[in-house]
Amino acid sequence: MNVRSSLADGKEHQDATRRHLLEAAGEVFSELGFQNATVREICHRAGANVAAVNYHFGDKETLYLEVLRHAHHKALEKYPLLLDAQESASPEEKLKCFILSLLSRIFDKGPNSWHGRLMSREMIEPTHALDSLVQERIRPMSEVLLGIIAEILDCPPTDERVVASAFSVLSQCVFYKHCRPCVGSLFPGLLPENDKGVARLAAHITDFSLAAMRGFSSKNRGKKR
Amino acid sequence: MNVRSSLADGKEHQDATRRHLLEAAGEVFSELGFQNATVREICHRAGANVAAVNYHFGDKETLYLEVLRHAHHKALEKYPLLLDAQESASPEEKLKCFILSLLSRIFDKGPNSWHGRLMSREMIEPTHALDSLVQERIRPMSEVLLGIIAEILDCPPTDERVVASAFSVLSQCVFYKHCRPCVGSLFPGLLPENDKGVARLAAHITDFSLAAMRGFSSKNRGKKR
DNA sequence: TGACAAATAAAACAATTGTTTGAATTATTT
DNA sequence: AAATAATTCAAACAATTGTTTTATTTGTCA
Repeated sequence: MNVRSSLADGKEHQDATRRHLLEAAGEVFSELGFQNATVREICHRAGANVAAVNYHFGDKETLYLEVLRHAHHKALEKYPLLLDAQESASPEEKLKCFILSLLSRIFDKGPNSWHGRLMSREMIEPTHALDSLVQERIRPMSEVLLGIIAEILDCPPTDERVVASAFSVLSQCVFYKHCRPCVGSLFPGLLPENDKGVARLAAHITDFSLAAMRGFSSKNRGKKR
Repeated sequence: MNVRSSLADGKEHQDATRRHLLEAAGEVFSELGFQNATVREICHRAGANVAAVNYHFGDKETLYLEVLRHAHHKALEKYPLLLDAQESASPEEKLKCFILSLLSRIFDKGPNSWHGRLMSREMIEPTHALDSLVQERIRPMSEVLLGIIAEILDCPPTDERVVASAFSVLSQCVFYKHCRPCVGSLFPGLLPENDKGVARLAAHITDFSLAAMRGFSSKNRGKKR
């Protein structure tokens, strides 16, 4: 143990198998889940020996935690929380950017698309790692969303209706990911296949949610609650 | 094999272990999923021997399919597809009934609450049984919802905006089920704990969605699209 | 270069899993 | 009641899994 303490942190070309293991494990875990993924398959894809996981990470579970942290880190640097919303933009515009950014992350193809799949899986079938995922990644994201919606509804961010509306927005976004096979079997046309489809879906969710909240806030103004 | 051919179909007290196995398997499968559930745990809960599953069902997988059919059958007879909305009610009232009924099913406690959990799991991580689940159970339900929303939006049920809005409603309903650990970790107060909580959640989703669609249809009338 | 640590590899270990076997028990039929 | 079929049971089997062990290779530093 304490294997890597003497190695400097800057050497990029080192720890090759460790990085290969992280990548391969990310793929396999996101495809099959923690239990169904086998150490042997991970090591095979990484081109490493079966004992590599235990040597570099101790055991399968800490490898999984390490993979989650790795994915979290890379996802954060690739997708900032507010994609390109100007600070000066209207809250409606910010909401639009937020939704498009979230959907883009969720439906990202490409070599690192397993990040989103892994997190979705963790949300649905949580392991011990869920807490840190929520605290480090999901809570900051929801804070941003709560702020936007509080602006739109003109309420404090802790107002129950703000929280409920935030979840209504989030739920629409993650639905197509979590229930992809189901939606695809019902209405294949609705599943976004490319950037254009993602943009169309984002537009609908934005329109739907903004219309809903406009109804709320007008009711607020009317009845003065 | 062909074990039960000579037994008459009416004897209720017979096949006790077979029924116990179905019940126990339903619980365990819904709690742990197909892979993580072990035949030994199922047999233990059913008070049967380890060999009972293979004797009565052949193997673990056909037991799972049998459990899904069993759950589907019991769910259908407990929750008719057309809920308790009067035919004369307004579409808004029907939508309210639909949402409340769906949430009640989803958050059903009680001895058979594993039906809902099993189906949620099947939607998220589908096996070969997903297709029949969609065709026999989910599609009819969505047809009802599409009809209600088409009335509200005053569009044909095939209109793309009707379909998208239906999914927006559905997504809000299933979100709290699929992401229960996540929501509970973020805002514990939002998870409905009893019938009152379910009713409150249903009221929010109904208000939110109706406000959204009112915005849609007023836009329709205004711009005549 | 030689000594020492780090990393890899092959093999085996221990535990768990679904499944099968064959005997014992229970129920049904003649 | 005897015979036969259906069911239950304890035990074992075969395959898979995460992990460990031991030996070998590779890299680093004196």
